[in-house]
Amino acid sequence: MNKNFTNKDIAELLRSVAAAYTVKDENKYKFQIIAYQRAADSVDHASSEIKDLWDEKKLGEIAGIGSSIASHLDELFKNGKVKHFTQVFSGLPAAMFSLLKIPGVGPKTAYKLTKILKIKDPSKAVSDLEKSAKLGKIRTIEGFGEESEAKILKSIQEVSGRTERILLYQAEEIADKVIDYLKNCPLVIRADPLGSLRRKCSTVGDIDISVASDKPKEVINYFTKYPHKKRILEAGEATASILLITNHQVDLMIQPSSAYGALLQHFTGSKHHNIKLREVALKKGFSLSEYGIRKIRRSEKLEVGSEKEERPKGKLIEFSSEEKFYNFLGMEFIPPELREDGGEIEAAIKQDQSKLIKLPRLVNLKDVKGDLHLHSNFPIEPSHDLGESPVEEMVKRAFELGYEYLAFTEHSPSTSRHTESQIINLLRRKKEFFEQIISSRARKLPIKIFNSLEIDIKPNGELSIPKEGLKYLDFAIVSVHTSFKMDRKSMTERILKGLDHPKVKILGHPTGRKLNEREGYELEWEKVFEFCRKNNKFLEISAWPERLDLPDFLVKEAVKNEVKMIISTDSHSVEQMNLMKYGVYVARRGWAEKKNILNTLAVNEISDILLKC
DNA sequence: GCCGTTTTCGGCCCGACTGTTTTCAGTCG
Repeated sequence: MNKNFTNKDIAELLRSVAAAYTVKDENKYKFQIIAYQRAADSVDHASSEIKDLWDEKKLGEIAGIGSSIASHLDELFKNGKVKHFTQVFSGLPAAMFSLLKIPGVGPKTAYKLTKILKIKDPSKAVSDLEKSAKLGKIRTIEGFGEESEAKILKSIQEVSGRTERILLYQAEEIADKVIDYLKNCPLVIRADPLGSLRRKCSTVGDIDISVASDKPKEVINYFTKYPHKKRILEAGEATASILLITNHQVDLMIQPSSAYGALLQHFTGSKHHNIKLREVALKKGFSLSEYGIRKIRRSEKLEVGSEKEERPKGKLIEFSSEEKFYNFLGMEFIPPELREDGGEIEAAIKQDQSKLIKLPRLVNLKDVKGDLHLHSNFPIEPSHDLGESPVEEMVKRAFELGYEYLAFTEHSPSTSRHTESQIINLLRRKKEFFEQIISSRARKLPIKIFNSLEIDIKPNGELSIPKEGLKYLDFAIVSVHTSFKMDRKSMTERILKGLDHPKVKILGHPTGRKLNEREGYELEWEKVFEFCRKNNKFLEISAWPERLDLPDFLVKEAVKNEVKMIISTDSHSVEQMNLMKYGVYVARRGWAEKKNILNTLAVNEISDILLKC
């Protein structure tokens, strides 16, 4: 039996183990529970398939997976099941684990409900529970009441209508509206989008917003009256959550201005960044929270065996800004995009100037000097997606954006509707057209125009235009638009063959992923990186919000492997040229500096590189 | 069960909110 375990399956399994330990004896297994949850989180966020890492004997590289869990996973991949896990699950109803996806239902609640209501079938557990709730059976159970029954029912109904993680730009739109609303309240001094939104993750779950105010209760009250809310999920003294009509959750946290820096730090996350930061601080004798920093007096260590394990804490030190918060801990300010516990904390610690990893000076939007992936409406008769805007308009916009150069990279002419000589003719005409544009435009707007093309890489690795056609281009981008389902080795060969011609400089949207739509294809990245570095080929970071491809974790790998990238919009109209910032976010999340991004170079420097054959 | 510029042993982030068991357990981020 060789089931194909995905990362999602594995994370769920590890979480179930943690849940089982929680039910059996939360205190006894306290640290196993934490360890399994952490391992599950790690697997969820892993940049490659755990199964592949196991194949390559690299399981140890995943943080939070040590020798014990690694050997359990080894058993899982070999036998399809794990003896130790079966033991941990023994005596517990299998159906309880199905209930854990209901918000507000944790291990103990799930256990109690399945046990008392005699829910047996894991595949029907949620709907069985829903039926019981409707019949009023839950309220009769000890520890439950009418309200908790209603809450469970609501949660079940919402879980089915729940929207998946939303794309960053959509989250920004929603957050902007809520923030505008909050700023209309005179008691609100400041309001900021935080969480994954501030870290510029490609997709966002809940929308997190912070407010500085001296009247938190009144602001919470105002917040819960937001016109587009469906219902209030919770509302306390300093935090509140609402569900919008669109089923998106918005979380709010409030602190006075004097302590706002700690709140920004806390609520920006990520969870793993905060945990690591707090562990590091603890070793220096500090305890961190959203309120500020306390010095711990270690000498007054708690007595052995005391029931209430509380550390003696000193006076709270407040911080008005995040810079001061990090500086107090002897660290440089860490840009939000880096806060993923990916080495940024170690890099931010000052003192040691000789250390190997330092915080990068991240690339900025204003460093970008041109857009090298644009589709105009020049009638190239492409196989798909002709642009909507005329070249002149796009050049004008580029000037407004402060660019020095542009590349027009329309899709190659369709091969089904044209003979080879017709394709050559179209390319010749395109070249003449751009020469004309360049000669008439050159005097008015100081923008260099490259005449390029986005060429399909066919499944056999050949390009979708005849080789001869390449001579009509300044350079070319190549991309995969068909036959995504190839195995990793063949896809790698296909792409490396496609990149081989000297005129080809850039691999467009290198993984082919579409967020919330399809996974990208797998590649042997080490080979791709090596090929690019040796042959001066560049990987695109597509700023297109549904692609954001290369993904951030591969940008980080590319930086490590000294492969340069370009950030481009893949615009099919003038308006889309404003999307560049989303590509810059991805680059920043991948630790990219200006020097890693080719299109931060001035026009003369980049011309030398792109036009060299 | 994991992990290491205080450690291969002895630690392990920190707090909010809700409903119900009126003093706290369970869940969440």
